[in-house]
Amino acid sequence: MNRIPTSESANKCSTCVLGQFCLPVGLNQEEIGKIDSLVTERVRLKKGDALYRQGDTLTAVYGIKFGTLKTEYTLPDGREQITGFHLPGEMLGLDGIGNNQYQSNAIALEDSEACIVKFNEFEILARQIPSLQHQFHRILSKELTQDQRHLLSLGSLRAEERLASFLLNFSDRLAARGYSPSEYHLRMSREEIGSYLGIQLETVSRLFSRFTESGLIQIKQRHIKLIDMDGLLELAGKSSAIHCATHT
Amino acid sequence: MNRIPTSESANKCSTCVLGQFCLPVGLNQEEIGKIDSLVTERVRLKKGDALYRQGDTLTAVYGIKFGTLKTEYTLPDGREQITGFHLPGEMLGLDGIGNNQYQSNAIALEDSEACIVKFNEFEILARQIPSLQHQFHRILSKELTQDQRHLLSLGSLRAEERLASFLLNFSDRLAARGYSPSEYHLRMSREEIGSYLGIQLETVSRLFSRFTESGLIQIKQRHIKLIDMDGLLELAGKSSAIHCATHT
DNA sequence: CGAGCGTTTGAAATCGGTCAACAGCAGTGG
DNA sequence: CCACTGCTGTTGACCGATTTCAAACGCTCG
Repeated sequence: MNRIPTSESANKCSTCVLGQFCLPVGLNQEEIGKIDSLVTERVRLKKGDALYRQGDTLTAVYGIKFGTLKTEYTLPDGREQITGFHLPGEMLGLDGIGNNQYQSNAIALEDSEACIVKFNEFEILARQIPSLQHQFHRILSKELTQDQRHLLSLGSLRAEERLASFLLNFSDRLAARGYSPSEYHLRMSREEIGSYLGIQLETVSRLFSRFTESGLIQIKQRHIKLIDMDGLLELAGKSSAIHCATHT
Repeated sequence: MNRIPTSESANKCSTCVLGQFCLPVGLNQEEIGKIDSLVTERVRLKKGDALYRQGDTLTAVYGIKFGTLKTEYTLPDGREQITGFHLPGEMLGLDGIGNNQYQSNAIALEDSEACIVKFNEFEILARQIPSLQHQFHRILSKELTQDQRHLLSLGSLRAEERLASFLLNFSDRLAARGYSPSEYHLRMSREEIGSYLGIQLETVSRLFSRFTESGLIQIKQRHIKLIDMDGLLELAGKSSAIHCATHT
């Protein structure tokens, strides 16, 4: 994990393609320009690196520039719960604002980069730019909604429903970023998927096999192809629309 | 559900005992005075009334003045997931900011009252009062942390661990509000507890019986007495400190 | 090429779910 | 004041989805 000035790679918010997901949503060019001076550094992470860890003092929140991260809680007895998988344009570290300490670990699942948003400077700027303030509120709120949908999944759905909606959720979020909605690479292990969904890795594996037999998907290693979207929707979504992209 | 002007009952933020949990945390007297003019009305709810419903357009967020509310998602097939039980001083409706529509139903579990915070006016004021802005960020962030702890519970704990940490969580939150940490009234049914914890009402009932036999609690109807806190902590918390009051 | 994960698959065990009967208490109305 | 009714909660018996334990397979990377 090392820091690099954003100028080095000449990537500023004002030119970033992720603007439509991230902090700049709803801002005009002039306002985005002001953010450029706020976000002057990025962090480069290698697979497995931590962006932050539970207990670290919060000084910044982050926007994912590229890559995939997971956030997780670890219990003293070794059990762990993954609370989210995070894609470019999403913000991380928000759970640390409450008492100035990150409440979870954020770990890179592949080589990734995150933009550093110094939080006290951000709050100052947000007071000057109403649309920035509002967008931040929206981001926090959507994060809440996302977690609550996840709660619904863990609390009310059966294993196959959870997995189906997980696959569709990724499909939507990747599609929104211009990737194929029907074919993508899972950056996480079966165990991590299981942790996220509150089931065992063996169950995940068995379900993938079952879905394949039913002609719903094709999967080879971590490369997955969604064959029968309607079938998956029926499994996951007949009962709900949990997967539906709440990530803008 | 009817609206009443706050002046009527002469209860303003500046004199409200819940200030230590709610929006005014960290504000000085003068600043709190400004909030008074923002929060000019309250809503009175009878048991069973909805403060808002999924899909309603958001115009305000709420602070609970007294009473207890639940927030829930309902699936088309009838299953429902309760995502939270909310006590005085907590804010509600935050999940609606993301796209201007409440994402859940908020239902009163007993006669309750909530202060109306008109959201667009609030944002204006928050730009003028840095400590108000920051406190709102903290509230949102803590809400996130709370949900993630809940995720951990549903994803990684066994039924008895979930119930034990549920009881301790309430204990802490009530204690913070000046009530007894060891004896309180459950405002929700076994079914609602089960929904919140992702288990069946029969399981909740059986566990209460088991806890009673083990001398951990005494329970009569919905009145519960926590006898052996350490024992409960061992069940719930040996593996974690999930229950620990994140609500300020 | 071999070591070591990550993954798949099978068989047995179990926690919690489902179905069902009943008990307790609250409210209603005769 | 006491049935009657209905809702909430308790308890039992059985069932089944998921976990657990175990073994084998197959990438991937040094």
